[in-house]
Amino acid sequence: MAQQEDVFKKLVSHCKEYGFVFPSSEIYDGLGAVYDYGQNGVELKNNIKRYWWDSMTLLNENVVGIDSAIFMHPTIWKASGHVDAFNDPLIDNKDSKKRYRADVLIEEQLAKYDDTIEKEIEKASKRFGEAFDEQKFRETHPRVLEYAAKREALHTRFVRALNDTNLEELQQIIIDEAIVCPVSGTRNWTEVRQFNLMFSTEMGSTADGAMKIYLRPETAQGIFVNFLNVQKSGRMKIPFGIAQIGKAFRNEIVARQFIFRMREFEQMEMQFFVRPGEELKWFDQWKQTRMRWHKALGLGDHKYRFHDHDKLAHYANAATDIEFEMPFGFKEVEGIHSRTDFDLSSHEKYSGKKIRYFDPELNQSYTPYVIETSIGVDRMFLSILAGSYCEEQLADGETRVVLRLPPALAPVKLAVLPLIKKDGLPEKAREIMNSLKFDFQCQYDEKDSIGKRYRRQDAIGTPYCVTVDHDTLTDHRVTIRHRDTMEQERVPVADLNPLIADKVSLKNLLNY
RNA sequence: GCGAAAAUAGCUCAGUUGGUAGAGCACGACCUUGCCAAGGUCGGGGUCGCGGGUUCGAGUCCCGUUUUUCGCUCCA
Repeated sequence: MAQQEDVFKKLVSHCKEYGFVFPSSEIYDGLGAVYDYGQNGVELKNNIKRYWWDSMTLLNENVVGIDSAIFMHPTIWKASGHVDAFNDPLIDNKDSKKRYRADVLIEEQLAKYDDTIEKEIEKASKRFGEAFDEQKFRETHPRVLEYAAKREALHTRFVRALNDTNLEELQQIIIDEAIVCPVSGTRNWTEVRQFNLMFSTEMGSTADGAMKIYLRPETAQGIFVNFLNVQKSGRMKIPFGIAQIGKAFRNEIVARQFIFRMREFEQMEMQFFVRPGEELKWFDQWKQTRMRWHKALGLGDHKYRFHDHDKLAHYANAATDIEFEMPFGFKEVEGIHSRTDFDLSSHEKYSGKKIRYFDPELNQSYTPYVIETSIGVDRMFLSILAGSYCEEQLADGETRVVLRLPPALAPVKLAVLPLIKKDGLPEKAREIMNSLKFDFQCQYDEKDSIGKRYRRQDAIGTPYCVTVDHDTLTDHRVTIRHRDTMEQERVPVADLNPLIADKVSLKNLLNY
C-alpha cells in the first residue's frame, strides 16, 4: 500500500513535470480541487473523448450526439431531484465531531417543550383526579403558558429562518436554546452550513429581475429535456441513444485525490431509451459493451471489475460501476444505471409537456425507460495514466520512465530526430517532419544525445521515434524506434506515413 | 468540516545552537558527440507558500492563513 501511494505521488509529479496536469491558478496558491490540463494532457484527453465519441456514434447507428448548454432552466433541477436532495443545513459539534442537521436539532427542541407541557398536565391530572379540566389548565397554568409561549416563539422564529434559509439565524437559535450535543453534551458548535451540491449564479443583470440558475451537476438532464427534439428531428426509433460530452460542476465537501474528484469535471454520458420491461436486458448488454470498450485499451483485464450496487438510488432499478485499479485502490470510473422512466416522467410532470413515444410496432405510446452509461473523462484520464506509467529496469542497470499509452491515445504520435545537429541532418529531419505534420501530432528535437531524446519521448508516451542519419541523405531511409520494445527498424521515408497511420489509428481500439 | 503531517529553483531534496540561500537533475548558448538519460565551458532561474510576532538578526522559533497529502466524516 505504501508503495502504491508512492506510485501515485510519482504519477502526480510526472503529470506536472511533463505538461499533463497542473494545479489551477498555481501562481496564486492554487484553487482547491481544480486542475488544468497542459499541452500533453489536452491531447490525451481529446483522444480519450474521441475514442468514446466514435465508439458511441460510429459503431451504433441508433446513437446520436448532442451538445447541450451548461445553463439550464432551474426547474430542471427540481424535476431531477437535485434541488431537494442536497439542501440540508448541517452543523458539527466540535467536541464529539458529530454532524447533525440543524433543522432536526431544532425540531427536537420543539418536541422537548411539548414533552414538558405534557408532563405538567400529566402531573396535574394525577393530583386533581376526576376534577381535572385539561383545557382550563392549559389556558391558565403559568408554567404551561410559559412553555407554550416559548415553544410558539421558537417555532415562528424557526420557520422564518428556514424559509429565508438564514443559516446564521439557525445557528443563533441553537445557541439561544442552549441545545447540547447528544453525544458530548457540550454546546461547542460550528457554524451552520448548507451543503448544496450545486454551484449557482444569477442570470439577468438587474437585481430584481435576476434568476438564480445552477451550473449543471450532471450532463444527463440536457439529454432528457431534448429527448423529443432529437427523437422527432432525427426520426429516431426506440431503442435509440443520445450521447453527450461536457463539463459538470459539483461543490464537493471533500474533493480529493488529484483529478479523481474535482469540483469542475467532464462527463461522457449516453442515455439509451428502450421499451418498458426491456430495460434489464439492455442494461446487461450495455454493461458488457462498456466493459469491452475499457478492456480494448490493453491496460490489463485484471485491472477492471464490476461493482454492483445493493442500495439503489430513488430513480434506478439496477446499477453497476466499472472500477479500475488505481494506485489508491479499485475506484469507479464509469456508472451504468437503469434509470427507469423516472427522468422523462418527472420532466413531463414539471413541464406540463407530454413526453411520450409512439411505438409503431406495438401500436401504443409510452414513456421510454432509460439505460445510462456515465463515465468521468478525468477519471478515465487518470486510469489510463496510472495503467500506462511504468518504471522499467534496463539491462545496463539504468531505469527509464515510460508511458505505455495505447498509440491511438498518445499526445504525440512521433518524434523526428536528427542523429546529430549538423551535416544537413536537421534540415533533412525538418523536411520529413513537414511531410508528416498534417496527419500526426509530431515533435522535432535536436537537443542532447539521441538516447536522452528517446527517454524524453518515452516519458510522454510517444510510440514512435524517427531518426535521421547520414545514410538517410543518400538512401532515403530512416530508423524507426519503438517505444515499448526499444527495437529499431529501417524503413523508406516514403513508407512512414501509411506505416504510422496504421499503427496509431483509433480503428485499432474501436474493433472491440 | 475535524485531526495529523508537509510546503526552500521547473523536478527531487539538503540547509548545523537563529548569523551572507545550496546540490543533483532539468532549462538556454557554444563546443564535442554515429542509436538508448556521455563530456566540457559559460549562463538564466528562489523576497525559502502568504501575513504577522519574538530578536541586533528568522528558511530556522511562535501565532494566524492558504494549498497539498493521509485518517475520519459527508455525499453519490
